[in-house]
Amino acid sequence: MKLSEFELDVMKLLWQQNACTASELHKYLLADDTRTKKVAYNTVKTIVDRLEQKGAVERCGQQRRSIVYQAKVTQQALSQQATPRFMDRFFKGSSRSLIAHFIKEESLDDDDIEYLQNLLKSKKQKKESD
Amino acid sequence: MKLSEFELDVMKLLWQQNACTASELHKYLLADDTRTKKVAYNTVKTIVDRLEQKGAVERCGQQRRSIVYQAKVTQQALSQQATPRFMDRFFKGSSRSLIAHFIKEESLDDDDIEYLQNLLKSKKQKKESD
DNA sequence: GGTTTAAAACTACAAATGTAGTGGTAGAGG
DNA sequence: CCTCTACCACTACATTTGTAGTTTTAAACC
Repeated sequence: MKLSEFELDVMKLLWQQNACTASELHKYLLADDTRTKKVAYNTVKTIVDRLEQKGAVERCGQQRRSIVYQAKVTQQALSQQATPRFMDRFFKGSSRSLIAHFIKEESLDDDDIEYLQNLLKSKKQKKESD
Repeated sequence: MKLSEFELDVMKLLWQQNACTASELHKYLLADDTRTKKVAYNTVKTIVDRLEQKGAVERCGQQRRSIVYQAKVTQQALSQQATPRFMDRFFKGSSRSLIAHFIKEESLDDDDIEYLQNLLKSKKQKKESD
């Protein structure tokens, strides 16, 4: 399943909120400061309709006159698909340089660093036990 | 600058090869096994033309009748732009869970793991010296 | 120098995407 | 019950993207 940018934005909201009506999604999008362009309700509804057609969301009830939608595909399922292409584009298929990039560029606090170090450690140990 | 999927594929080649003619790019794309669909020369040339219009590539010479192109924007510059949106989509803005995801999912050999551990260590030390 | 040829330049077009208007209708409120 | 409103269903349209054909031109070869 291939989703567009905007479609993914709406999916993100559905993953976070679990279930929403189109108007709720519209409100969330308007409330999002990082989003410069403000869209009309109809625009959001169109995206939701397309997501429904693609089978990415499904109806799960009514609230008065509004249809309640929920995600039908998981975030996992989609990120799995998106990841290799992304990596391929920017990091020539090298997991190492991808991870290195984020470690270098992103801000991590001590807690994050410790968590990730443990993760690496256990990955190494797991290999040894194979 | 916003580039499409296919445009990014061509950029990737230019970053790897440094400078190419359109025919060379075409050959590389045909040779790529991971690419199911085979495209015509004209298709590639159109993409290169669009990249030129967008200012992502520039002409840097001639080889007989062929124009030699090179990337005008760096991989860094583009991944910088692409990363936050990507992270936002799939990892709710959390660098930690993004990096964790890749550490868990991607295959890393001992050398990779050690390299990344050192990277984290030096990141921690850098913070302490601030 | 005329002919072939490969690449450039230009043009075309369907599908996907972002964006929103129109018209109908069910439920809320008087 | 009638009206109003919010929402749905449907339609519309410009832009971007993937894909490639047509026409022009310059170099290569005989």
